Amino acid sequence: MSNTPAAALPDSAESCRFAKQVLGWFAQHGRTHLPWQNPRNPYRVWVSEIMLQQTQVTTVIDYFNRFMESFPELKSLAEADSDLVMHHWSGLGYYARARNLHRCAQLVMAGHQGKLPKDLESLQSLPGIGRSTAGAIRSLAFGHYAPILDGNVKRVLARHYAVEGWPGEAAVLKRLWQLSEHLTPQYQCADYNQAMMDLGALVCVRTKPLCGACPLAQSCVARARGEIDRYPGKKAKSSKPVRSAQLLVVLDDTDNVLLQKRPPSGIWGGLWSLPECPTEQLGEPWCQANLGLQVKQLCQLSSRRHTFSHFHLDITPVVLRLEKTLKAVMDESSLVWYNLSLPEDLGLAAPVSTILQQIDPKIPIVVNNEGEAR
DNA sequence: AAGCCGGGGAC
DNA sequence: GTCCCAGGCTT
Repeated sequence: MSNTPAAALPDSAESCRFAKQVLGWFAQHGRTHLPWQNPRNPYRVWVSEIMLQQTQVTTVIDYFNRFMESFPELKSLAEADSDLVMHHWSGLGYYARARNLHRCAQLVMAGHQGKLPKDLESLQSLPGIGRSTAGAIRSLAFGHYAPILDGNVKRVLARHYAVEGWPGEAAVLKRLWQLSEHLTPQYQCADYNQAMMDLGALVCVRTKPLCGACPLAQSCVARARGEIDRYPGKKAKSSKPVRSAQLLVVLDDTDNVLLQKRPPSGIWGGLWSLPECPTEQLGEPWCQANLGLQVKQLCQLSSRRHTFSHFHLDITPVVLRLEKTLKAVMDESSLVWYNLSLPEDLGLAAPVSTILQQIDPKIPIVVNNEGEAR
């Protein structure tokens, strides 16, 4: 049990230089004419922050302006009909944001005298406001110190300090918060936070960042290493290959299903499973050729994915009815008829148990034209 | 920790 | 098509 190595934080002189560079750049190139910046008040900052969650600035602007025309103050939003609020959100996506926004307005009217709270804890307890949005409201709307960590800040910090790993991973997120907390200045916090977001949105963009225009280029570790593309780290691809197979549920007329014993080693080694037919082949001829059974396909069940340590197996169960046994090919030692009404104690592969639970031989299976079960 | 929500833009 | 975006909530 070992903790992740304690990552060093920049010393105070370095942090100070960092903030100074960012603020200097902001004075020249920062965005100061966004709709929620003039006039700027807590209500407008809050609404903009919610709209900007997972949504780009250019998309938000028109929605924000229409929203403010209809709901110019927190009170008018709180008293609005929820259908009207949702109407103003239509097309923006993530509609829980709008429901939370409306509910939040009513909570603030009821519990905070109609004023958004300033402290992080109260802000975060409100619906739709998480740690980063709380920090943004506290800093941008009230001018107090609070770190933020949105997608822009994540990207800037991950590159500048070459933070390894995908930010969706808890340890990586923790490290990025730690850096943001440490680097955010006590004073001019609003400008600093806005500057970091502007940097991420305008300069330190996802692809082809404009390092020539970046105030932090001299100290950027990723750039020094020539590895900007590695940061922020991407979500680990499951990289597991996907295989597929049909598992055949061969029913006779007395509630029996044909099971086949797996080879002693390998996947499901030694367990009983269903006969496995390659997805490229049809179940009927496969049964005839490999099991010596003449069968008639009834239906397919919906496919499901079973994941092993090293690959995914997409399984399509196919249900068939036994019509005739042709004794020639059957290898009786590895086959057994398994009675669904009086099941024996056999070792079944887990997905096979699941499939068999979904088989009820007493209820005739309706088959549509596609051969899919209804 | 992982899945979900959602429409749009960049590539 | 894929990935990502001024994230937060639920399981």
